[in-house]
Amino acid sequence: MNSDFTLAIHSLTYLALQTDRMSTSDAISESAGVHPVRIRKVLSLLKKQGFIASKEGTGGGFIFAMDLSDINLWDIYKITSEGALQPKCTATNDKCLVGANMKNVLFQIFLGAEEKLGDYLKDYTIKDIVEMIHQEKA
Amino acid sequence: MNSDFTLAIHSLTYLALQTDRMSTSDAISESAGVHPVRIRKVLSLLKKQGFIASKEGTGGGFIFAMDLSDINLWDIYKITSEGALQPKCTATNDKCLVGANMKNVLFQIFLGAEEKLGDYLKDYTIKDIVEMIHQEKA
DNA sequence: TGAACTGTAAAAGTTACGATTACAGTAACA
DNA sequence: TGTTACTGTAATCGTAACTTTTACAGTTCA
Repeated sequence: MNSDFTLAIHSLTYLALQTDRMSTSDAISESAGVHPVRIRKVLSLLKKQGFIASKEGTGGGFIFAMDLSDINLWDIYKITSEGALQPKCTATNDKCLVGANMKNVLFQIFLGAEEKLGDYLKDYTIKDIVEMIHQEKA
Repeated sequence: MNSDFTLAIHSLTYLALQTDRMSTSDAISESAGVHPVRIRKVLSLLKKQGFIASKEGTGGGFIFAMDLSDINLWDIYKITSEGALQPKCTATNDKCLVGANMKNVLFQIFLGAEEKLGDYLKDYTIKDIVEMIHQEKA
């Protein structure tokens, strides 16, 4: 699984606990244990979707732009990792019934798998994640 | 997604079309477009599960050892790729509520996701894949 | 005995991923 | 207005993961 997905969840959860002020990529990166540039890269995707807002310059940073329960993990997955389940098997061999058609068959199967994954991920909103984090602490 | 998974499906489907005789790793590797050693490596896992049998020496190779409809994609996934959905986020940051607990929360979520994936993959047997390959050709 | 296989380990090559560096642009504030 | 603190983004570099390749021991059959 693409780690951009979990990094986006992490960042959004972080922001969810600070909805009254902006958080810098430095602060988030420290929480997530990755480089700040990666945070900015991932968050720029979320910004394009309107999930968060950002502000440059002194006192700038990132902040939530929607209600916590209006963003679910499937939304995030689609932005950061859509198609990640698909295998890369590029090779086809036209001389062989299997080699020639396996690629398309697998594509269909993984498409269905991603759909099922979507149904599951839709049930988790950022608000849910925040609650789970709190329960985990207790 | 781990390509061992698709390689195993490919190999088993190949064998499914030749249940009356043995197939060599060379033949399968040509169909799948990978190196024969990889085929042998993946198939050795399937052999341990009793899905296939193998025979060394002249005229040897691999052959199906079960009914085609007794092996489904979830069985294969478990052997080749279990836990592949889990992200690698190793870092935890005890100074931060999110950083400290996100790992466990995500672990639970991905565990559930893999279970859902399992429910989906269980519906596809090798026999189904063979049929899909034939339909694809037509 | 030699040819055709599997079974494995180890080395070498390649690709994908993430960190790092660099720098342009923007905003606040002294 | 100039310095500091940020985002935004591209490019380079290092490293880990994945594949191929090589190598060779073991097995089977003719």
